[in-house]
Amino acid sequence: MNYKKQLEEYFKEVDIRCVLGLSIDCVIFGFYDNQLKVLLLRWKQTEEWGLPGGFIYKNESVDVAAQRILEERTGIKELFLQQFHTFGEDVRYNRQEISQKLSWPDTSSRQWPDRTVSIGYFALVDFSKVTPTADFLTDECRWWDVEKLPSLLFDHNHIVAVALRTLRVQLSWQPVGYNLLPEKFTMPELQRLYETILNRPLDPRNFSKKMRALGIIERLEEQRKGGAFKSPYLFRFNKEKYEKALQEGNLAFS
Amino acid sequence: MNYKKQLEEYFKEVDIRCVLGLSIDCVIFGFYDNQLKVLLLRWKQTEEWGLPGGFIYKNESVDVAAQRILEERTGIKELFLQQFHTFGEDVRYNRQEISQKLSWPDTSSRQWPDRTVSIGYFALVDFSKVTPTADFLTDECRWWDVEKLPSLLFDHNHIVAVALRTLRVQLSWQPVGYNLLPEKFTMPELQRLYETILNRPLDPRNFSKKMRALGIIERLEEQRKGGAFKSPYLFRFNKEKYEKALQEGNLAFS
DNA sequence: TAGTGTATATGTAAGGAATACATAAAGCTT
DNA sequence: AAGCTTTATGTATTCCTTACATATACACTA
Repeated sequence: MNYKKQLEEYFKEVDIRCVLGLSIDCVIFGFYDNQLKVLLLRWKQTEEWGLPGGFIYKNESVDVAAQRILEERTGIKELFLQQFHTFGEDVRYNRQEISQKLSWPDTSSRQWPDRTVSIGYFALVDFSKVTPTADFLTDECRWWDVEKLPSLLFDHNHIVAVALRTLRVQLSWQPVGYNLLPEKFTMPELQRLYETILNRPLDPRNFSKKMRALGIIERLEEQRKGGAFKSPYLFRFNKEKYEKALQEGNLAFS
Repeated sequence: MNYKKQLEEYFKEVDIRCVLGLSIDCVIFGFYDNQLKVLLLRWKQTEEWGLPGGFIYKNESVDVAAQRILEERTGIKELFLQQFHTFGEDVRYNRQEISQKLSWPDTSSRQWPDRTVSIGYFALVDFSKVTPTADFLTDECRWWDVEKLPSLLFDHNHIVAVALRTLRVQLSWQPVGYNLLPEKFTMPELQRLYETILNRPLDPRNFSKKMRALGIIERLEEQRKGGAFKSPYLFRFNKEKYEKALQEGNLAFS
């Protein structure tokens, strides 16, 4: 089986070039159709889905490795990427089960230790800018509704849950949500995003007031046409003002 | 040199029993004399100070390892302990310099990789309950004022800085500060603690109002006598109410 | 072109929280 | 008894949060 050979090669390479016993897992959030999405990969010749992840080169910073892995496995570059938790439970998942599901080659000869500690990163990306592309380990790469994830490989369901919790907390602290929208967006779009992440409805009048009061978005003259209704104004996120407000610490949203 | 032998033994043991390339560093905060303190260890036969740290057994959860290390190296048990960041820069510190400073034996024969990734935990402890005790690697264990730390080994100054930043943010989210005080405390003591952590003065009338409004402390009839002034009332933290308020999410402090 | 359906844009009043600010009281010392 | 020190406490103002309803613009259809 060709793929199995490839896997063997890959593991051999990893054992030589990478830090042993450590991995990185990335939870990539996107927003589309009023749904918060997560990018998942389907492993070759299986129906098994998991998070994009990978390993750290011996002389590579972990942050840089996270960026690289993301790019290698999904083609996504330059985004909001943040470490959120390190998963170090002694038994994170059933190793045998995983080995079986993914038809991994016999790993008894590997130097890899019994237990892998994984550093979790989450990314926020503009859905429209991503072309999900599978890599050499996987057959398929696509967005999944975060509320309707399948049962994932490893402890990836747990990792997604922790990432989501972190995202919710962060959203109240600083408007990280902007990273999930295209450059220009309407107020209702922004509101849907917040509603989706926080998982509760918000009042449009109050929401608009609060968002504009933060002083980090600007309304453009432009409007978005196309719907059978009043055209909404477009807004743009102002990064300079954001940085300034961030330093002054007045960006809380409740 | 006896100590050097001991070190060699220790490293050998670590290589066998522990996860390679990973370590844990603990930033232990205490509060005394209106100062935020950090517990540091002085390495044997040196004037070099560093954070208590250690390694993870191969089949041990990282959280459990952090607790164990804390207890082994400082005698502290049962406390507020939380993972806050994983430090994975490719060059965290000058290894040669450290080796020299600590007179470490030649490590070229070790299996240990070139780079160590460290998982940072911070702990909040009741100052009065801790008896700093040095362990077999160190000559001295004592509290240092967080504002007046010496230059520490490894990247420990950086780790403390990140821990402190995390503590400040957390304090606005949930009243973690209580872990730093003895069971019974006065309102002014609590205020000093907050002032110290947040590094700014607070108004006593507003502070008292806000704290009592959170509904998670109760005033006792008891008062603390002893000063040449009006006796302050004692308060007690109510853990049940705290848990309840935590779930309902109304514990923000700004 | 008039009518219909749909999502958008917007203001005001009320309640609650945060801030600013100053003085009287209690305990110990001398 | 006077003096020093630290604690305890209330009110007015401002700001933020919440609750709540209607007119408007656009597209589509008849």
